[in-house]
Amino acid sequence: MIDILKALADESRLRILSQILKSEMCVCEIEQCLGLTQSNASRHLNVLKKAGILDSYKNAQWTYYKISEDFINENKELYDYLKIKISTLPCYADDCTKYENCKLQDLCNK
Amino acid sequence: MIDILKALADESRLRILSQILKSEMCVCEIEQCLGLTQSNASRHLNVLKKAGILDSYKNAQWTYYKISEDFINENKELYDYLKIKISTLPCYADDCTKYENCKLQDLCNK
DNA sequence: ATTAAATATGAGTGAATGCTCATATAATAA
DNA sequence: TTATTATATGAGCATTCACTCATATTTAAT
Repeated sequence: MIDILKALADESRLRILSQILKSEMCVCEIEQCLGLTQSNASRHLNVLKKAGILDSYKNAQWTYYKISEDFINENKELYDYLKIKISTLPCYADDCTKYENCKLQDLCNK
Repeated sequence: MIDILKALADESRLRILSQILKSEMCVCEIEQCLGLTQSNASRHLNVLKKAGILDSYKNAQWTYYKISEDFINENKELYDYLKIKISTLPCYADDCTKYENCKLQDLCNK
């Protein structure tokens, strides 16, 4: 519980979650979308993964991160809270716009 | 949202909440119950109050802290999550025992 | 094989944070 | 008034943490 809350108590990580809640994303999409450096994005994603909030899998050279199903099942109320409140983040609208551009550019040629 | 999560992302503050969820408490009860120093208890309570999670009122020389009704109403899912999960804290059982002793001693001669 | 792209990670830095000791403030009691 | 109790807060210290730069690792493409 404490690990989960510590992982969530950071603006960059909440911004990451706000976009990943919509669909899985790879590191380069997170970088582009949120304007984070590569290493910074990677580290934040790792914190969320270690806390059990995200899962990841590799496909070719890309690592895709997505919400952990176990996290959702074991923390339903918290997950609901995040879904409801995460759009109140100050930069949510901007991040969503950049997310759309990202998806249009098809960065990871999926 | 971020302020709330930052305030919750600390073991001492979660322990404080775990007891205050049962009933309002004054600072000296929190000290005794959780084995915190006076200044440390006071500071943690202030963090929770500033985040809007706790309310306080003074009565004589005592300051009583309790869960904010506004917090409950505006963060229902998170509040539910806390109520459900907070008993999983490692020291929850011990803290509850000390809480009972505290209430028996009637520290603040209410 | 060589090069390039995506990701992870070691090392270093500065800022934030939790803690303690000492002191200030506020209310009560003698 | 003076002393006592409860609480809040300034200052200082040690630790944690977010960030960056550089580099390692992995996979794919030429």
